[in-house]
Amino acid sequence: MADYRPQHLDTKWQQQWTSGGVFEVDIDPSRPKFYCLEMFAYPSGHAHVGHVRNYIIGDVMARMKRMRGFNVLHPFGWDAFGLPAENAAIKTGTHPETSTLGNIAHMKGQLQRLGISYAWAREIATCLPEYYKFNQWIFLKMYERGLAYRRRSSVNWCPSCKTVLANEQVIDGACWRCGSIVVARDLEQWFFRITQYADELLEGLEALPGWPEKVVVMQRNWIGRSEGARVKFQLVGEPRAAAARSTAGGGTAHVEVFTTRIDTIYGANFIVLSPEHPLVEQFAAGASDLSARAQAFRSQDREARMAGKEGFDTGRQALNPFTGQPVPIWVGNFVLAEYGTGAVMGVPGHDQRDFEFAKAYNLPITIVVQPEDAPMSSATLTEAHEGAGRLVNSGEYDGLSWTEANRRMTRAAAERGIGEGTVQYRLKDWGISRQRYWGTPIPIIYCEKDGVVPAPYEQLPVELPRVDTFTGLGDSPLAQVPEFVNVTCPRCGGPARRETDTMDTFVDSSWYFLRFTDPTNVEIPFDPAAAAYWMPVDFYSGGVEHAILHLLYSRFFTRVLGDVGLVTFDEPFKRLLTQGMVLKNGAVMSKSKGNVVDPDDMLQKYGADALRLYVMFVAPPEKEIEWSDAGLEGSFRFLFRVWRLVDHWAETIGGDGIPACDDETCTESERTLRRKTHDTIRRVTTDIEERVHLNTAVSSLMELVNALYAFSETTRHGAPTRAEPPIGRVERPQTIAALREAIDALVAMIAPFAPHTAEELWLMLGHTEGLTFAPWPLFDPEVARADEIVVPVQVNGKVRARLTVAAGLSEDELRERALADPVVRTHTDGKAIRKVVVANGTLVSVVVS
RNA sequence: GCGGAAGUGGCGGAACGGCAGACGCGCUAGCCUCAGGAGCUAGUUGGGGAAACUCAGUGGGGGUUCGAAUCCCCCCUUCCGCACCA
Repeated sequence: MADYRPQHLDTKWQQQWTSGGVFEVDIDPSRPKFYCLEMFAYPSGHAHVGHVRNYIIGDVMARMKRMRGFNVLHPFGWDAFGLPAENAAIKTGTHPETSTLGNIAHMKGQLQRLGISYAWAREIATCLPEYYKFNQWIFLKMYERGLAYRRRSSVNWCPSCKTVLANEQVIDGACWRCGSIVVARDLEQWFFRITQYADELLEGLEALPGWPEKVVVMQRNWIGRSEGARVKFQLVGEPRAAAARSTAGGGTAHVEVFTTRIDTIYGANFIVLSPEHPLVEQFAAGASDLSARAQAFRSQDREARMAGKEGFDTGRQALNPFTGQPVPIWVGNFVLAEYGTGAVMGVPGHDQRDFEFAKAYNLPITIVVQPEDAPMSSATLTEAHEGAGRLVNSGEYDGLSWTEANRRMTRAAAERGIGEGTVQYRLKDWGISRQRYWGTPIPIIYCEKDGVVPAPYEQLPVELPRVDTFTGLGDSPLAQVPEFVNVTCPRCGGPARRETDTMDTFVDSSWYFLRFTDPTNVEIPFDPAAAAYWMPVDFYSGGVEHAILHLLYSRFFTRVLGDVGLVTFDEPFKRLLTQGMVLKNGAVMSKSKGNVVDPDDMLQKYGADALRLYVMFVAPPEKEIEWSDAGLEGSFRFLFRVWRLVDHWAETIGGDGIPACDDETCTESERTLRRKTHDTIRRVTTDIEERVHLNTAVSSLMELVNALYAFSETTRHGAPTRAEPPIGRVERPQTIAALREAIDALVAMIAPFAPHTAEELWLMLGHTEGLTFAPWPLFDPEVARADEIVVPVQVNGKVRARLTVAAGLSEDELRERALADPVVRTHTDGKAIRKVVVANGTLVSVVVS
């Protein structure tokens, strides 16, 4: 018997694939395309089994689709900018570029040793000028369209990473990367106006049936659209001077609130401002301790603000525009400055937060919406009534339903010029400035005379200067490189300074999937024709941790690039799979926990195919899995079992001149084998292509192997065992034909999972063309059709008998046979048969009493 | 608190509303072996029975249905996301 030496096969076939360039692709309009993509990797140094699982999932899809005749684009690249490399440089002195390129080389080797079928000619790394040049190009396009803008703003500052974080990068008030508590800081920042696309991004979610519902919901919540109204409350007794300023700017004579419940406005007994609200300082001009108290709130961190509602009365009042009554204006630490108008109307009867605030500070509570079944009184109220009802204490609106009142009052506010219906989003503009070195320089120049001047396109890329010492101290590292900072203004030729911040690395990953369609273009990010052919990505897989950040930004960029004229579609990812994590000892693998499973160790022991197969078989791709050495060994045993099977039969059934299958002359067991073969083809095909249930695809293949062993037992050649020599040679043409059909199909369908072993077995069977583009086995429903079926018979819902009958028996015959069955009769005798249901010819259900 | 997903043998997991537990791991027995931690064959949800068969069974409780792991309602548990968004 030929030895099964998987490590040897790995090397052999990987060399063949690489030297033949078989995974490289070109545009071919004559064939259907399939763009298969796994989220590219941050080059941390070592890929562990958790990362690798994702690449294997994609590889199974890609290899299967190739065999199905698709022109498959399956590229890979590196999300190569980022903090860890720079932090390592501060610690060890190794330049980020050196460590990053070294890590890429190592990880690329790991992926190649797994036999992942990437088109490596299209490899990209975002830290290379050829790539980030187009981050800058896109930035300039956005700047021209007003989609990139600069403003001073309070930003999330991570004191440990010494940089600004996007809202998306703040988790529970802490830095997403290092966990330090984030503090507020005022800085000039560049922003992308993603909010301009809020509605489009929200509506686009409806057109993503191929996305997990979970991710769609997360994005919908993140965008957080709410319909409501802005309403102005006139300030009472605002000094003339301040009121006058309102026309000149800087001061105002009213306070504007945002509410989704204008129907409750007759119950608005107070106003609460956020501590950051401009009116606070305006009021403080007359009463200076206000300023200090507001400042105390402002300096509270998120945690403290969440801990409890606190507030104070400013002593000022505003007129409720509907009741005409004055209400006090308070400042509350729980009111968010950045949402709505930064001021809310307090309706304690119908908003739980306002209720708690009113109880704490003894503010009056008015009920203005009464539920119809159980009327409440403000004296006995224990919590706010936030639900439905009819209006009371609301003047001319009394008696209206809350929804109707909402409509009418919004209209009335608009007519009176005191408010308007409006839509608010939770989504905020995307702050992209980072005070770090290892990222894309923002292509902006500040000229004393001309102000903000974009770098001219012909000067791109604005290259990242070489910096050799990393201290991690001070502001942007680029600010410390005079030859980078000092430039001449492209407009006037005078002295100017470059922007020294770099871009958030999420910019890099927001369009890399487009770059893969045309990775070497030096003029523009990519050729629109290439994108038109390859996009959208048909199958995209990666971790669910990117459900909001990366996937939302990418959808935003795709729309922007559509406006720029580079693409003609809105949604970049047609089907999204969020793969589960790989756990070891119940925990996510990490260096610090010391529970990392290194794929290279597994390759050495069992070869790439056993690892690939195991990871696919152990659970559905979306589920998290617990790593098991025993399971891996099981997969190895299975492959060895396949190897023995093929080796055992190769001489008999291999090569040319094998007769075609012919059901007319088949024995029963040959028919059974053929049926199993085609049933397996059907199941494996839909499991991979439609359901992406890769684990059940593997188990179907295992069943086919078991069937082949059972079939082998019935022949003179016997089952494949290591020890026993065959009893005799099989010469019967139909046996050979059925075996050939089954084993060819088996080897072909195993190929996406275990490509190295499959290629070798394919060769052993006498095929001269490789498996990469071998046609996927064709399902023949005629062959798969059963002659006999087993029909269970239920009596009162319990299975009492199983009838083996010819397929296609009529319902009447089935009914008759079922009722005649002796076991069924023991349960029906002496009882009245109420009903007999024959369910689509495959089950009989008898009801007796 | 809100939203989402899930709860099935010793374990990982299968089951268009139609035979619960496919497939694998583990375990048991037999065969083969100098030996085997290799391989082949068989068995493996629990209770009763020599067996045929039978009773119970998919987190708990109700319901719809001839028929529910699957659909509906209530509850419990776990995981994930969001969390003063007015």
